[in-house]
Amino acid sequence: MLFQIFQKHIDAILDELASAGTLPAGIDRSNVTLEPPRDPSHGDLSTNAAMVLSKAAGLKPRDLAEKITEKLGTLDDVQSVEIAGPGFINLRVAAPVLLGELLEIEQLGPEYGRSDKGKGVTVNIEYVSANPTGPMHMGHCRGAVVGDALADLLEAVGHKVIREYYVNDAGSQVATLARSAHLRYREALGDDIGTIPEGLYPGDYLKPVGEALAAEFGDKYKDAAESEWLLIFRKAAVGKMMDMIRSDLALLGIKHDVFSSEAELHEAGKADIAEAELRSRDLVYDGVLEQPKGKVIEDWEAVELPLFRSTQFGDDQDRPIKKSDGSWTYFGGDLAYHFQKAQAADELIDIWGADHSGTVKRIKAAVAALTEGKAKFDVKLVQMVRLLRNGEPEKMSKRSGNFVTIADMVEEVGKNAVRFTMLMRKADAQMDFDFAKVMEASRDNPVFYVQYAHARIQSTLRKAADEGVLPSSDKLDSLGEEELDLIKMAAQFPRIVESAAVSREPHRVAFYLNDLAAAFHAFYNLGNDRPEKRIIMVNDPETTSARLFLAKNIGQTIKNGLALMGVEAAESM
RNA sequence: GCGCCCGUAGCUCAGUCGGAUAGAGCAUCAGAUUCCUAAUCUGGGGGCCACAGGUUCGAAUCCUGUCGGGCGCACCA
Repeated sequence: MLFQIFQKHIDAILDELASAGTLPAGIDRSNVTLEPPRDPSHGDLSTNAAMVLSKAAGLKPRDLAEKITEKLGTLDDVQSVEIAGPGFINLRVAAPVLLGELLEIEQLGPEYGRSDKGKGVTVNIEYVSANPTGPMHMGHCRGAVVGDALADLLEAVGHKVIREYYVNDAGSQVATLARSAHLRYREALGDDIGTIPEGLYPGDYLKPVGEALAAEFGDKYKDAAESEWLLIFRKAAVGKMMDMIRSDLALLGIKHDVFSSEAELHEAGKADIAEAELRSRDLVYDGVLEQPKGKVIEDWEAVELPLFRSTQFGDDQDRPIKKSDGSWTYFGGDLAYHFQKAQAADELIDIWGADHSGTVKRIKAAVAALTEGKAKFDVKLVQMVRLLRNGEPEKMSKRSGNFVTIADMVEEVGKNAVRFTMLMRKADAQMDFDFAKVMEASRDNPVFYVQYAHARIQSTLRKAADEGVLPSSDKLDSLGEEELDLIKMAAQFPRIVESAAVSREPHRVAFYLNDLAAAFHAFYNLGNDRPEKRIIMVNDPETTSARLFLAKNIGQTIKNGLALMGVEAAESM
């Protein structure tokens, strides 16, 4: 790959300079970068090596640059090289290298852009983890898509990835779910349940759950005490909810490898083990929390609770791991859960909604404490999405009546548009999702614009095939400057994938695809004014076949990028 | 009161572990359609990168403070 090739050239030259004594041995090169300059007129690639290393070498940046440039200039892969500004080394890539890149895309096909850089490192990524109390709604959507795309990206760079969903089936919310299900169960058995009491879940989606329970248990628990049925109904209802959530996620093309149950975690005593471990290191103690400042809590009372010393890790308060009734807090379970995840992975990533930002410090502290700092752990916060329709806020759903479900969104705009749009913004910036805009077929809508580029390429290939010309690499020499520029653009793809994976920012792929699509559209339109630049030229099958070869592989690159986002490339529009 | 995220063109946003003259789309203005999908393309105008200090060869980017917006702040999940 283009960047690898030149990275090696630079490394080799720096080695030579080191052995010649120009550079000190064992010099730190970690700050040396090789990247395309922002301004293309500066060249194809630029390195800051001379500026970064000049101090250690005891040379002026430009003098060191001179020495590097001398050697670079002799390479066949380099067309030209020059020193600019304070000591940047700018170089232009020779055409054969670019054509080689094109052949590589052809050869690797769907594999182009993938690498094994992350080989040997297992990453556990937890995303969605919505409470199993109802259907997936828009609030879950962005985190689900970002998490899934990030998992794809990490796999693409060679990591072993475990996709995990934490099922919160132990708290009071699922007890409420069980009671709501019991109500629907009585309804299914013929009781008149009237209006759903305050505090229970009113959604119609619980009706089939009640019916299923009625079919399974008959009237056995109809008038029984809650203690008799609560756990049974809880488990059954959670199971049904998870089935529903899985099918909602499937609409977005999202799957998890592991579903971890909070209840099972506690049954297995994992939280007790974590507590004992932390107590032995004096990181959990029994203490009393102070009343929080700046907020008046009317029924506040001082209670002694087992507290985790998260203040030692930068949190502003120690955090209880058990409630006053002796049951575990969410944090208590979460702590044990992360400890469990860390057993099977080298790195952990959590995707959370921004409304959980206040709990990041304590869980990071807990993971650091439990793994003694060994597990890399990152929490990625995903900001709110505002749903709009033609600029007006949209809150109502046809399905549930009070919130827009993922099923609604997918039904209206389709999986591909939902996923692409959710990935068009940095995760930690708020975003608007306008149904009208997402469906719009215009330059303003990147979903469409990128798809259109791919479809246009396929259409061109079909048209050429009808006329008997197929893509071929036989006469790639006939490709001109504009074509080579397009290859340069495509050649950046592996780098983009890598940087998106390393920085955990899937949106970079989306922006890159938008740029690549723009470059292709521009190239395509060259033929309007300059007929000799059209892809299909009837009287010149050799150039045509070379350009088709180029177009085909630009299409392949777009397709690969879309695949990383979980979006299918359109064959025609 | 405290914590986290954000502040870049009229609008919506990019900006590569600190790099060269800060970019793109929309909007606006001027153009391209006997032609492979004009659902597209070409060009122009538009900026105190919220503000003030600091770090260094170099800052939209890192640090500190101020202002403005969002989210969250006892045993909830």
